[in-house]
Amino acid sequence: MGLNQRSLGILEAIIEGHIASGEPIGSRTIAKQHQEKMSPATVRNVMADLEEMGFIASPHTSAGRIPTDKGYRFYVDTMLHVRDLSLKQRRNIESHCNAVDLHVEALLKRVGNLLSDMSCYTGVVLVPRFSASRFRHIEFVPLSHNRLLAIFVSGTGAVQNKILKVEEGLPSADELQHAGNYLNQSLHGMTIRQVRRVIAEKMQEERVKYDRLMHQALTLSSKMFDTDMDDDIIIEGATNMLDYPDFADPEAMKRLFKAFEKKKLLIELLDMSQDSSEVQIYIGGQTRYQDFRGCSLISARYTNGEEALGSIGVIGPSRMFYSQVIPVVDYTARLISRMLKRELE
Amino acid sequence: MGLNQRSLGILEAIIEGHIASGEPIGSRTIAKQHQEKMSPATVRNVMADLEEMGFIASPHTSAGRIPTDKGYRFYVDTMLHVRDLSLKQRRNIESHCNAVDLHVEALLKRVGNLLSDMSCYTGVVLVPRFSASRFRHIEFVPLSHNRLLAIFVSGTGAVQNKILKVEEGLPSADELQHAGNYLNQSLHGMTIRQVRRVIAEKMQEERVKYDRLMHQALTLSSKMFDTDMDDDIIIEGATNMLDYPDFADPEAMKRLFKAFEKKKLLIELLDMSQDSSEVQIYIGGQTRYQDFRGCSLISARYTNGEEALGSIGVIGPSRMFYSQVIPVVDYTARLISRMLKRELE
DNA sequence: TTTAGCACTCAATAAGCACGAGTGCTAACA
DNA sequence: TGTTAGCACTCGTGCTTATTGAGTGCTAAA
Repeated sequence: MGLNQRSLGILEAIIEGHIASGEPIGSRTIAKQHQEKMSPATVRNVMADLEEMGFIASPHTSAGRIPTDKGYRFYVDTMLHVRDLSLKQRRNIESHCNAVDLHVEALLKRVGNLLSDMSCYTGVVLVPRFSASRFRHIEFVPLSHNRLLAIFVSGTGAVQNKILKVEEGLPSADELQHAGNYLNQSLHGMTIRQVRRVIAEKMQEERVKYDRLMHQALTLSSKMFDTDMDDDIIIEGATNMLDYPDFADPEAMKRLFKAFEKKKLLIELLDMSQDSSEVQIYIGGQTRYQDFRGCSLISARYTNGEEALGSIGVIGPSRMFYSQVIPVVDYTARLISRMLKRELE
Repeated sequence: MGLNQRSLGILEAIIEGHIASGEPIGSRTIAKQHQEKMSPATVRNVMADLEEMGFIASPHTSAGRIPTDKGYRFYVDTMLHVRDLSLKQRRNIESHCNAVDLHVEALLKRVGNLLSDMSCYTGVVLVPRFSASRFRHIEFVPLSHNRLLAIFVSGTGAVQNKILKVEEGLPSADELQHAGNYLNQSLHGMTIRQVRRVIAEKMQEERVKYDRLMHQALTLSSKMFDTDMDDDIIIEGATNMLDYPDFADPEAMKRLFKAFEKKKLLIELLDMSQDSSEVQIYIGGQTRYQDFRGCSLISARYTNGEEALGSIGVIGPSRMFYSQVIPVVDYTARLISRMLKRELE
């Protein structure tokens, strides 16, 4: 029992019908669409096969069929034809991203908004990982008698800061200046991972132990970089989800929003999607992502031209307009990758 | 028809009963509570009066009474006895706030979390306004051929950064260093409002026009400070609201979450509550806050010892445990005020 | 292999009914 | 004059019972 042309057509009709209406699709509806080439009974036979193969299911005996996760998966993998973006859509994306006086974080937040607005679903963005970012600049600002503020600027222009406690008396402004200069020169361009290693190595060197300035600089910077900042994501337009009947059930809604609030699962998913240069689609609550059952994520990574920095995506109900959302995510990811490349020389 | 002791008692019983159960309260329930001192009929008479005065209402003829916004207002203003915090609760608050190696933003985020966890409602925090913050430190980091990153550290240790475009060729690293030093010395301790004025004045001075360094420094800093950063709030534990039957209705829920997402109204409310040194309570969707109907906000400002910096609060359903939440908000606001005072010398 | 026909299922809707919680009103009572 | 008992009335809730109709599976004929 293979999938011939006709059963494919019927499967497609069921899925697209259900995406458009949100209702189960019956055999009559499909037969009508097919211009009297088939009777409802024929369609029913095919449907029975499709159900047996696990692509569709019926919520109850006397209802039509709805796609299963497997059905969506198959649809997305093999029969989806992605539309091109209209000129207007491309312009829209570009104009939103092209505010050049934004730092990366602000840009990404705007991208989240853009994705949410254009898709009418929820936009998500994984910001660049701290540990993968590159050292550009560090600066120490005294705060009080035993605390100072370390400000770190990454290669992407993202600013991270952390308060450091110093036990042995605060260095003078001048010493801090020098410590900063020293670090800025010797660590420039390294990833944080490398920075950590270099610092550890240098601290072992004999001469450092007797050079007060270097010792101070290294101690401070090791404090700055010793822990990873939490990975963070931006979630925009979560309330868009409330407009879809799929989440009319308060329980489903609650589950979804709690999952948004937890962030962890979403970070994992977005993190995974950095591995491929293609748009990735995660459907339903497969395996450990039960909290997202009923939802799909369309995501794509963004880069600085070479390495993956993070990823962006859209979360919507599983019956989402894949063909329209995919190109938006794709185009946006490529656009900001290009922008970041240019921006970071 | 005044409010004698008895009608006060009944009003209180209705409100507290409804807060505890979420259900309308009938005359029988109240009569029983009062140990046979009153018959249901008597209670009904009093209730009729209270209804006429607008303190309570009945959802429909054959249901009990529920408090109106006016009823809650009256309850909160005149008959609420706030409980003291237990030692354990105080310890809990302190231990959450006393992570000394946090900068103010991280502290405030944690406070939002704390408020949400302790109250089981939603915690909100208005972060210190940019324009009211004090100048502590500025720093310029070159990004590309025509853009540099300005990093500003406020008196509270909050870090703001902004990308500046420079048309006439990027200053050298040395020049940027000097410009920073000059600004750090001459602007230290001023509020941003003052800074703006001083910059404008200095730019007029004759000698500045010919001193390239000063001119550069002033131009850059004026770009940095020309626009206000958006006021921002932190909202934590919004999904806690989903656990209350008050928001079981999807429409009510949707309204509330959209209001959270908009932020604007909430910022306004929290901003207002900075004016008083007391805990403020806003009930229901009075006047223009229709989106928050059914909710109340308990808020208190925090200071650095002298000036108000922002405010913190808890949003819950109008039938919220005021007597338990008020002291939490109050104590937390005072605690972080003390901490910030100490921290900022 | 396709299709027409038919019996069957089941969600959704509406209608009817009993129940009970709660009310307002009146009249009796202290 | 304030309080209470009694009673009729209202209305939401929950239950049962039809009714409807969309959709199915199966069978037999084309």
